Amino acid sequence: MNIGDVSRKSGLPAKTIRYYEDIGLVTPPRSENGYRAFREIEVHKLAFLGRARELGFTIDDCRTLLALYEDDGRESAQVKRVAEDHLHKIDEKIAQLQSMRGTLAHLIDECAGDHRPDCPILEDLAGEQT
Amino acid sequence: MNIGDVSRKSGLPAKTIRYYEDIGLVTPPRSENGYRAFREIEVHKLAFLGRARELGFTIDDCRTLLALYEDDGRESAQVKRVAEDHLHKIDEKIAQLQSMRGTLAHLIDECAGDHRPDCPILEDLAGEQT
DNA sequence: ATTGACCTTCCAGCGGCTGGAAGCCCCATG
DNA sequence: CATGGGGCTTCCAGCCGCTGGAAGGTCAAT
Repeated sequence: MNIGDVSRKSGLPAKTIRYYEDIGLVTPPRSENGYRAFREIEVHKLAFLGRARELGFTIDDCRTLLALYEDDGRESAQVKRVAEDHLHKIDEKIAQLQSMRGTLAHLIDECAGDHRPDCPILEDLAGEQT
Repeated sequence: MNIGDVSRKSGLPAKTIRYYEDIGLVTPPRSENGYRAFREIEVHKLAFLGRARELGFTIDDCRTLLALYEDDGRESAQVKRVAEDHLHKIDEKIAQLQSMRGTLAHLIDECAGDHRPDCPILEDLAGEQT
């Protein structure tokens, strides 16, 4: 299968697939003409990667998860640990965004949003106490 | 004031301050020895930038906000629009993270996390229907 | 004179792609 | 058989917002 087909099948841009090869996540063999010749296993791996990336795992996590997936001797605890660490990071990001959101929404609320120049948003940014 | 003092005062790393000069956000004059000689106005701008960045505004937004801050003829509606757009993007990010979080937490919950290899997390990533 | 803390510039790298250029390959059509 | 168009290849550069590090100048105190 050529990269275009794999791209359509996996939903990943061809560029991304080449990049994943570059960094050693998949290693499709080549046909005589130099084209990448994807087998089922690579297509499967790419789908795995796509899904893991959708869940926000880093490329490094993906590498670990793929390795665990292919390791018959794995313990589910290892996988769970990776996932829990990631969940924790997601929670931190959400908390940070919600804190921003809170401040921002409050400032927006206070701003008249009309033709006059007075603006609590700018005042806050400038460090003026209201 | 030298960059070190400004860094301590604003909380921004010296590297970041130099970078902000590079991209034209602040333009401190130079003393005879070539050192950046920050005046109150630049320190103030840097504090403004630090606060805006804390709220998650992009550098480009910061540029706009700074320009509005310095424009006496601004209308608060302009500022409000920038802030609302940003709020909207934050909300999108939060939603995306929460969706990830939901899936992930569910998978983690289902995973035994013991010495056995069976793992619903990997199964989900591999696209196996459970 | 020498230390050591500052300051300078410049270049490279982070993550995870993405765009674009230049050049093959392959198939269908005239 | 030439041509066109769609694929494929590689390589290099750029996105964002810094951050690290090297190599060197400056300044105040010892």
